[in-house]
Amino acid sequence: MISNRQAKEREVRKEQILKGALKVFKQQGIEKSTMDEIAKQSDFGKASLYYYFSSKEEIFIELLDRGWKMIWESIEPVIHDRNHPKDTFINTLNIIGGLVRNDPVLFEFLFTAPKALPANLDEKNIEWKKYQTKMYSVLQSLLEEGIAKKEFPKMRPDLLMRAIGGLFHGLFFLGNEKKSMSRETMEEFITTFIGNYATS
Amino acid sequence: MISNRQAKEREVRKEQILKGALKVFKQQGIEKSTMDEIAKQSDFGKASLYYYFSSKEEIFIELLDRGWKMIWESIEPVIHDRNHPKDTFINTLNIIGGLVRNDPVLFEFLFTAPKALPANLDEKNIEWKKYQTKMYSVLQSLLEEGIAKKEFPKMRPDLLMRAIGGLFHGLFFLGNEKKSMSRETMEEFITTFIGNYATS
DNA sequence: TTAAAATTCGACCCTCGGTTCGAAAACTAT
DNA sequence: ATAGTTTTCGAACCGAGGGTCGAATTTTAA
Repeated sequence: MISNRQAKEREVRKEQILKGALKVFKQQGIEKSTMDEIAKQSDFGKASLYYYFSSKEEIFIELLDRGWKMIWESIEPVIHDRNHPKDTFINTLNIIGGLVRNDPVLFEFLFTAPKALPANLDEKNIEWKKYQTKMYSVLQSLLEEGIAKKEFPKMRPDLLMRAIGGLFHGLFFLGNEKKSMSRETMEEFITTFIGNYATS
Repeated sequence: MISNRQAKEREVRKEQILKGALKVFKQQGIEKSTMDEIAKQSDFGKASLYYYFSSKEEIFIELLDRGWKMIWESIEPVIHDRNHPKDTFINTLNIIGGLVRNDPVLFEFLFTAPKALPANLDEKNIEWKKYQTKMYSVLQSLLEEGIAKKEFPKMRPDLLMRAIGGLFHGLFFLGNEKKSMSRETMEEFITTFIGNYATS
C-alpha cells in the first residue's frame, strides 16, 4: 500500500537522481556518465539507483521523455496559427529559446543525447521520439509554407532547417556571454538571416 | 635495418588497419568501435594491431591527423586571394565538398570524432587540431572580410559560421540522394542562402 | 644455409562499469 | 510493541574490451 505522500516523496527522489545524472552529464559528458558518478552526485548508493530505475539507460530515457514532452507542451499552443508561417516559426523558436535559457544543461542534453545514445529503437525508446518528431515536422511544414509565401528563401526545407538548427544551436550554446538573449535580439538574428526575402 | 620497400609495405598495412577502423566506425559508430572488430575488419589478429599502433586512441588520432592534413593541403592554395572573400569562401567550401564526395565516411569521421572522442589535450592530440584550427580561422576571417564588404549579411561571424556549418553538413551528409552534388548546385545553395546582400 | 630481424597472433590478464544479492535500517499501520 | 512494508547500500558478480606476453612463422641479409 503506497500512500499519496509516499508516492510524492518517491517522485522527489527520482527527480533527485535525474538531476544528479544531468550534473554528471554536464561535467563529464554523456560517455563518462557512470552509475557510480551519478550515485555520488545524487547522494545515493549505487545500488539504490536500481530501486528507482531498472537500468542506466532508463535514467537517460526518462530524462529525454520528460524533456521532450515539456518542449512539446510548451509550443503546442502557438503552432496552429498558419496564416503567418514566419511569425509562427519565430514564435516557436522563441519559446524553445526561453526554455533553453532556463536550463541550458538539460537542453544541451536533449539535443545531444539522441545522437550519442545507442540507437535502440526499443519499445521504450519511442515515447520522447514521438514528441521530437512532431516538433520537427511542425517546424518543417512552417518552413514549407513560409517558402511558398516567399517569407523564406527558396530552398529545400530540410536544408534550411539544418542551417537554422546550426544557427539556433550557436545562438544558445556557443555565446561565451552568459547574459540571457532577449527575444528582440534573437528575432533580429533570425530575421537578418532568413527573413526579408519577400521584400527583395 | 629496414629497407625502402619494407617501409612501404609497412605503410600499406597501416593503411589497411586504418581503413578497417573506418569501416567499423561506419557500421557501428565510434563508440562501439572495438579493437576486436577493427582487427576482424582489417584482417589482422588483435595483437597485431599493437605492432603498428601503440593504442586504440592512436589509431583514431592518426586518422584525424592524416585527414585534416589532407584537407588543409587541399585548400591552402586557394585561400590567399583576399580580394573577393565570398568567392574565396565558396571556392574553399567547394574543395572540401569535393573531398567529402570522394570519401564521405572518412569525412563523417573527421567532422564527428572530435566531439565524441575523449578530450585529451595530450601532446599527440595536437597535430590534427592545428590544421582544424587553421581552417576554421581562415573561413572565419573570410566571413569577417565578406561582412565588411557587404557580401555577407551583417551578423556575428561565429554564428554565421555555425549556420553555414549546419547547411554544409546537411548538404553532404543528409541528402538521401547519392548523386554527387555539382559545384553549380552547391554554389547556388550557398549563394541563395548567404549571398545577394550587397545588391539588396 | 642460417642467424638475426620483422611480423603474426592465440591465450591471457586486468580494469572498469553495469547489474544483482541479501541483509540491515527506517518507516508505517495496527 | 510488532509485524509488515519500503528504502538503502556494501559487497560481490560478471562480461566487455583494451592491452600484454611469448612463442611460432616468415622475411631478410650475408
